[in-house]
Amino acid sequence: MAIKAQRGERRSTALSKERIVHAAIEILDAEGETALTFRALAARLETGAGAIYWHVADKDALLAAATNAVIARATAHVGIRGKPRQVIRSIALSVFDTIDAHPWIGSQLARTPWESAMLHICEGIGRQLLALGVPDRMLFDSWSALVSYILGVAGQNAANARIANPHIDRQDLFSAVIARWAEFASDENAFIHKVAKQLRNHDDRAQFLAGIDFILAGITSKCE
Amino acid sequence: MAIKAQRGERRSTALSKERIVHAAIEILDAEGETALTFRALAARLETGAGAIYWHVADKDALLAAATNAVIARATAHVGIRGKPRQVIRSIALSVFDTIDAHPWIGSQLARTPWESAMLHICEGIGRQLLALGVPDRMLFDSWSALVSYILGVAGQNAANARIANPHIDRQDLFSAVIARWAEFASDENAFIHKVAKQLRNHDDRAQFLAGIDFILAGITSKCE
DNA sequence: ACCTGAACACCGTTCAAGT
DNA sequence: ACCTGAACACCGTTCAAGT
Repeated sequence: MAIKAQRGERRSTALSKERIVHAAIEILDAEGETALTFRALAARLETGAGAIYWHVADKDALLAAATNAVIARATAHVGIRGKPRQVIRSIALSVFDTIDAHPWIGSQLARTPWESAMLHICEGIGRQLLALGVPDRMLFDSWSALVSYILGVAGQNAANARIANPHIDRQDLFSAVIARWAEFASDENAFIHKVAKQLRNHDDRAQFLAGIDFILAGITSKCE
Repeated sequence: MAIKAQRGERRSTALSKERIVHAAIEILDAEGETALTFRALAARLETGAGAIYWHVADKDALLAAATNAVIARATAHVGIRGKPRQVIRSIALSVFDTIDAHPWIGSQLARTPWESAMLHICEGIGRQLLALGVPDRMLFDSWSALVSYILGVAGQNAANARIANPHIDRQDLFSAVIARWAEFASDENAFIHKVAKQLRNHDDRAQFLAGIDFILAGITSKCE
C-alpha cells in the first residue's frame, strides 16, 4: 500500500461553521482573547489557516458568532414563569453570570446587538414590563433603561475582569487602587474616603443587582 | 556649510509624554482606533517608532493616558453648584457626551478606572448623594448604581458608534435591524413589535438620561 | 465545493548604535 | 539622557494550487 501524504493529509472530520465557532469558544475560554488567532484555531482544527475563511467571513464575524452562541445557550433556559420583577432579575443575572464566565464577550457585546440572542433578552425584559402593568407612555424608557444597564454594566464588569494578567488577583489590584484613593483624607476625596471600607469588600454581582432594584423601584414610583 | 544628515536629523521640539499623548488623541479623533499605530504616531512626531517607548511603557499605557487626558479635560469644569439631582445629570451627560465625541474611549474605560479623572467623577457623584441626604445604609449601593450605569451605558454607546464604517449611517443600520426584528409579528417578538416605532426614532442621549432619572427616582423612593 | 499553506502587508516591541 | 531605525516575532487575510 502506497502512503499518500504529499501535501498534508486532510483531516477526518469535515469543517463547518459550527465546529469552527465551537473551537473558537474553547480557545477564548481557556486562554483568553489574545490567544484566539487564525493560526491557533487552524492548528486545533487540524487545517490550514485559510480554510476557516471558507466558512467565516473574518475575525469579527467569528467573534460575533461565538458571542451569540454563548449568550443563546445561557439565556435559552431562563424561566418565563414567576413574578415579573423576579424574572427580570433572573434574566439580568443570567446575562451577568454568562459574561462573567466568558469575559471575552464583554468587548463583543456592543458589536453584536444584532444577533438573535440579543433579541431574546430584549424581548424577555419587555414582556415582564408589560406583565408589570407599566403604562404605555413609560414602556419604552423603562425597557431601554433596564436593557442598557444590563448590557452596559455586565460588559464593563467583564472588561474589568479581563484586564490581562490572570496571575494578579483582581481583588488585590482593586484594593490597592482604592487604598491609594482613600489613604489620605482631603477635600478631593471626602466621599471616597467615607465609603472606602465598603468599596474594598464589595461584591460586583450584588451591586449589579442593587442597581436593577433601583431602576425597578424608580419605574414603580413613576407609575403612580 | 557642510550639511549634516547622516542618520536622519533630530526633530526640533523635544519629545515628551505630553506631546505624545496629544498627538495620539489627534490621530484617534481624526482617524479612529485602528489608525493609531506606533509607526503613524512616530511619523506625525517626526521621530522613530522606538523613541516613543522612552516616554510611554506600551500601547496600553498610551491609550490609558489619552483616555485620562480627555476625561479630565471634560469633567474638570462641571459645575458643582446647583441642585444635587441636576448636578448628577450634568456629570452624567458630560461623561456621555465626551465618550460620544471620542468613541475610542469606550473600549478603554474599563481598563483605566484607576486614573485620577475617574476619581473625580466618582467623587462628584458621591458628594451629590450626600447633599441629597441619602442615608448611610443606602449610600454605597446608590453611588455604585449611578456610577456603573454612567460608565457602562456610555461605554457601550460609544462602542456602538464605533462599529467601524463611518460611511454607513448608523441610524440606517439600526433601523434595518429593528425592521428585521419587527417586520413579522409573532410570539417571539410581541414586545419588540409593540415598541418598534419608538426604537426607530429613539435618541440615545435622551434614553441615557431617562435611565439616570429612573435610578434617582428609585433611590428617592427607597429613602422613604 | 472545499481545503492547503506559502506569501503579503501589516503590527507592537526591542535593542544596538548613535548623539 | 534621549533618540534612531533596522530587526524580530508575530498578526489577519489572500490566493494560486491542489483534491
